[in-house]
Amino acid sequence: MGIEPPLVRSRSVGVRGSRTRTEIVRATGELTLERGYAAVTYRSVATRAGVTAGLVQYYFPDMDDLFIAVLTDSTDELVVRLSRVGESAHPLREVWAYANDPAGARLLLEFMALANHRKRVGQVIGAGGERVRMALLGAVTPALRAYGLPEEEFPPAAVVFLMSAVPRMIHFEKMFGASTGHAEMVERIETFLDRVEPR
Amino acid sequence: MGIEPPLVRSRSVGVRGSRTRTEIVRATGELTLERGYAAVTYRSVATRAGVTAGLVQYYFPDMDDLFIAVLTDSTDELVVRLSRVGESAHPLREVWAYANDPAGARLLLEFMALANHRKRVGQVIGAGGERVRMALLGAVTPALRAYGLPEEEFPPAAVVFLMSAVPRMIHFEKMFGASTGHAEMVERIETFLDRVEPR
DNA sequence: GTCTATACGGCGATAGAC
DNA sequence: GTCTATCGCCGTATAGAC
Repeated sequence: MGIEPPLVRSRSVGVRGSRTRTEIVRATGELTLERGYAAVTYRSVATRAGVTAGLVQYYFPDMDDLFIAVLTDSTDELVVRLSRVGESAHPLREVWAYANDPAGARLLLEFMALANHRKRVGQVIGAGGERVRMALLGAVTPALRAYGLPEEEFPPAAVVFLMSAVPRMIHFEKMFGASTGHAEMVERIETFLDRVEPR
Repeated sequence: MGIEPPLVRSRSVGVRGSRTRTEIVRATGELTLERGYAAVTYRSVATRAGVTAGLVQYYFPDMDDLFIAVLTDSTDELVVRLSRVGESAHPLREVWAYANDPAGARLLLEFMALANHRKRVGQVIGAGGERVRMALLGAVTPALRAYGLPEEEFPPAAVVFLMSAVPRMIHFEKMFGASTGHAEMVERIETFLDRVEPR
């Protein structure tokens, strides 16, 4: 499971490794996480990166490409990290820990909402999500087999989906103060983990 | 399980049942669903509702209150509908069908993203979500008991959470073309439904 | 190739006419 | 209760300086 390039690449002017460019992408990621995608504008990115708005526009003539650059960078990094989960002594717990990251949930929500009305960003999100899912699948499939769990009852893809989707939705709901069923749901999954993958 | 008023009410001028007001709220809901919350402005709402921007602002001096009105109206309606699910011959399937509504998923995503940086809207989302969850819980709890499913293994709150969260996340991912694990996950849940609540 | 300056249009808000 | 005019702000686009 190598790291394939995403289908849609960010189109931008300027050298790829340019210091200015790197700083702009970093500032955009921070802003998205802290204040939401709607707060990401040429002016706000420029202020945070310590450059002028025009310069940000020089590097990323289309705002979509700016978001795509952030997305591509962080997905590449994530896939590399998750590709090694299979080597762990507790792969299922690694997946569970990864999916429970609150910052990951916040960023996912922002990008999903953004993708909802920016077609090109949506494509990158989808492709990136699948790459992550595949990396997790590569780690979880042999683990489930080793634990003697039958594929019909515990399809690896369903296990990965569930262990990713549940914590994400829990974090979403927590953001607005909803919590009904969270404790019960987490308890059920952790009981399962304790059984098949004891610490 | 009565229908309680939400904690945060929409503050707005003008008669509650006013034709103009109703039209404005309706137009806002449509716009949010079709073009995203970012496209909802006094001017765009006014155009769709066939009134002037100033008039929209007269009814809803704060944009938050406009979103809150949409949210409150649709939640009230939803809770009334879902409160009757317990009377159905197939309550679990009713919950499953409700949570699989694609428009519901799209609207939820928009409002979650909106709530992420509008505190008052977030409170209303959370409270509304809990009201819906409670309505579903009231229908599912006796059903699970009737099917002879032990509370420890199938906590009603966890069942409701799972049957709501899974289809929602599936719809979110579908919007961007991701689908890994969806079929396997749905198949697992529908197998469960066929077993405990045969058609 | 990098970067700045400026113009434009749509936004929420306000004051006030009818 | 309804509507217009207007203001300052800000994201975006573009022309051109270095």
